[in-house]
Amino acid sequence: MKETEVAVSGTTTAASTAPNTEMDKRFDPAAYEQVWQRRWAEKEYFRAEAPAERPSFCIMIPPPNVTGKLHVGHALQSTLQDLLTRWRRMQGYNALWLPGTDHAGIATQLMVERQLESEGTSRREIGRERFLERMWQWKQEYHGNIRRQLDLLGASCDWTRERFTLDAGLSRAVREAFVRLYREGLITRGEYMVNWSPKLGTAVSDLEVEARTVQGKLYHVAYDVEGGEGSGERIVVATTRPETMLGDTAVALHPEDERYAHLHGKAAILPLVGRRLPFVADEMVDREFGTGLVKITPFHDPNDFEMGKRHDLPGISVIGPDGRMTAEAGPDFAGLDRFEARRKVVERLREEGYLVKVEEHTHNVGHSQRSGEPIEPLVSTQWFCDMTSMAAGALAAVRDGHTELVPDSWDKTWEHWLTNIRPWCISRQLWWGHQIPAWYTEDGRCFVAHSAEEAAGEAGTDRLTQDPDVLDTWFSSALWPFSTLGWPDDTPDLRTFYPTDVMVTGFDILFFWVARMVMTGLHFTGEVPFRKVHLTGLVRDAEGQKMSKTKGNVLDPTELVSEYGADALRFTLASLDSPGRDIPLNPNQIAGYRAFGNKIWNAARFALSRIPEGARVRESIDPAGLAAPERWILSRLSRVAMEVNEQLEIFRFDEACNRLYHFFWGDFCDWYLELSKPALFGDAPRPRVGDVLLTVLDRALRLLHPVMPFLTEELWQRLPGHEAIHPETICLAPYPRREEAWEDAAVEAGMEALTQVVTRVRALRTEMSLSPKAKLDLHLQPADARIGGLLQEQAPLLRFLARVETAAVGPVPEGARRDLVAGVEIGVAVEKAEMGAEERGRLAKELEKLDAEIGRAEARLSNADFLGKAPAHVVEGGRARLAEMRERQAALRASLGLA
RNA sequence: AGGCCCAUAGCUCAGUUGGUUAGAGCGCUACGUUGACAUCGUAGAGGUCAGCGGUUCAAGUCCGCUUGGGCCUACCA
Repeated sequence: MKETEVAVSGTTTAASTAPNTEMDKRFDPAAYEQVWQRRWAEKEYFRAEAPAERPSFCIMIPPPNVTGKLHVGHALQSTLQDLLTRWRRMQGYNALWLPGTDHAGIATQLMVERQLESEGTSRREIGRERFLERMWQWKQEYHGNIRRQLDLLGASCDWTRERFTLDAGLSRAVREAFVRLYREGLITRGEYMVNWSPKLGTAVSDLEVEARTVQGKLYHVAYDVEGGEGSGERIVVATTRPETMLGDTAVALHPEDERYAHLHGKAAILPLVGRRLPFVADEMVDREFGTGLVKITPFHDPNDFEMGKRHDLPGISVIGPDGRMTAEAGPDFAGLDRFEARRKVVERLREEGYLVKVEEHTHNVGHSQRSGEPIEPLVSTQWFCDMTSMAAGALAAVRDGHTELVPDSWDKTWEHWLTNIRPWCISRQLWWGHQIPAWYTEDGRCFVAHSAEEAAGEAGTDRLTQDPDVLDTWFSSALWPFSTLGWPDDTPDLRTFYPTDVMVTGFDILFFWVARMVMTGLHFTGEVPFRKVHLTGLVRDAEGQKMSKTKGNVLDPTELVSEYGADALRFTLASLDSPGRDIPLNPNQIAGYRAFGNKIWNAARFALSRIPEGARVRESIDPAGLAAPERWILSRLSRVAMEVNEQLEIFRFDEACNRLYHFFWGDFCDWYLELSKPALFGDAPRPRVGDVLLTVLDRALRLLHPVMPFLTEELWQRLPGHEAIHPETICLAPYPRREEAWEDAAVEAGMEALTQVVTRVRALRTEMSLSPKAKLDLHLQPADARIGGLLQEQAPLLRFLARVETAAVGPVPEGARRDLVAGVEIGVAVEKAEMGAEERGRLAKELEKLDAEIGRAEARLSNADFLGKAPAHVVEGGRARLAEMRERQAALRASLGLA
């Protein structure tokens, strides 16, 4: 594997460490992302401890398949897992995000088989041993890719604890689990009907069968009734698979079907073959469907298999594991592919006059999820795991809340699936996987053991052959949360991190994987494997279409990272993760969040270039003695810190990102940085502006770090005084919390009024079609005296932000353009205040709407029921709003020159 | 066949226990090169919250039905 060397020397590194280096106006994620990832890895910041004094937090990665590269779905899930891990790590938890990969049985084997095919050979040809060597080569290569891709995304995994489902430790766990379940009688070997995939040459589990609706045909076939040769009585059965009739051994009818009452005890004669088929009565027959008579093929249909057992019917295998007709199908059909056989059987039936009619028929047919062909139900000897007792535990775990599904809309599906669970066919006729720990003696006795030696000991002979089959890949995945921590040994890791905290994965593997982990976790450890499951939606393209190679709309996370930067991609994915919804990923949106990154970059650049000498990041700041803008931004910061923590607790990544975005862009950049300018430039100095600015920036970066790890580290390192927060890295700096001492409702109200006044004045300028340079005098008359005081005090800031000549608190003079916002009456006096027709029209329209609304509000506020039943704050709010509207109405009428 | 979810601005989506004027991003329009940022700034237009009915003083939010879309689970030959 070619290793791309990253320049760790030169300007990029210097930029990352030296606070006073010139910052480029354009931010360039590529210049620092990989540098930081590498440094974090070298310093082992993400290595968790066991045992640990601190509380632990643990997430197990859903191990990506070693089949190829990561897709955007992985990027989404990795982002969320990393976000949670970084957040908890900063909160002081002993946080572990354990990485790893899955051998992915069939999927990977197919890739290598395809490779062999292109080399003109096959696995049979090179043999099991050499094939497995090739498999391991493949694994090495792709495993490296996955690590690289996770690094690109900024994943803070503890790579010292990396696991692979086929490594020694996990293989031991698999054998242990198998042996225990076998000894408990839950794993058995037997001959049953299984879902067989002829192309793959293996059995698959029910979950690997995908029902597809296909347009098929319903063939009505006449069978002669035995003894009716003279009378010529015939019955008609309906089938969608005429080729299976060659294996028929009975005809079923409903016990109470009067039409066929006379057939009880009789038999039919199978056309083309001549076999005698007894009639059996079974309630499962639907009298309404077809003719009410069903041909029974016990070895090629799951229902018929059951019925065969109930009525003790023999079965005949007419279709083999290769999907071709067997010798038992008779010389005319033996060797034919099952679909060819169907054509030929139909042809022969037609020729011989047994085909009554053919109807179009839409029905569901099970297809192999992996190979796409129709599944062939076959009787075969396989290993099965009885899940019913384990399912009961998993049901209880969700009902009792020991494991919580988020969103909980999946609870019902969980309930339904687990209450109807059937035995799990766990053996696969493959080579890539955990070989089944069962050994057979020459006389066919079976010994299940941890090793060949143990089996030999039990068998009393070492002339043993191990079962050639391997386990379903999901068997090892089912043990993942504890096998990765050293189970079956009682290791410090297991004691420290188990049960884990969260499982982040897609709902598509809820049953394949999540349910099975809960079942085995409870069974083997007595505890749920994770306390919460966050189920993500499916990442779709910008039009909401599923991504698929054939549609060509697949987005590659690696490309997205190189185009927009990992931080922008992460922010986008996190902010789109709303509960229970799929995720439409639009590159425009990623570009939007890259712009956010640029905004952060430039805000930091501005702060660093303008702060006074000696200003530093402070661990804490006493708001006493600070001016209103500083007290305001600290108060806002405290609230956003509180909200972000709250939202992350409940996995509302979208909401957390939203708060961060609006705080940084809106409160901090749009308002606070602007408000800080007069102070920073010496026009109107304020106490400790530099310290506040840096401290707010520091905390904002820390709040953002779990979502945008690279950019925040890069900038944070440049803040003077950041070492006081953490000597080395933002990754380990404390995650900001609410600071109640900073919260100040009065200042927030006052500053809210100030910003709204400024916005309103800007709007008035537009409304009055005034040039941005037109000279205005602003008069303010707030209803609340405290707000008045603040506005008075901040008049220079008002002048600066609203770009007015004068700003005064006091009565609004005659002739000024009036307005009202946030309880402040505004008067804008301008020399030429004549109103244009356009403006007049706009105001008239507004007045019209306002009149209607006032009418509605008045009606409501005079409604006795409303006054009696609505909570006080709603009524008061309504009154205040009405008063405001009336004032606005008066102002509008005055402006329009109405009485 | 059963179950679940969704329908809100041109697009993609928020809207937590019903409660004051339904929000964001992108896109669009106008203006703007003001001491960090044109990956920018300021302002603006744009919504009968799919439809119908019900509960309530009050419904995007709760209930029922209809329509349209998506998904999960299923052994009707």
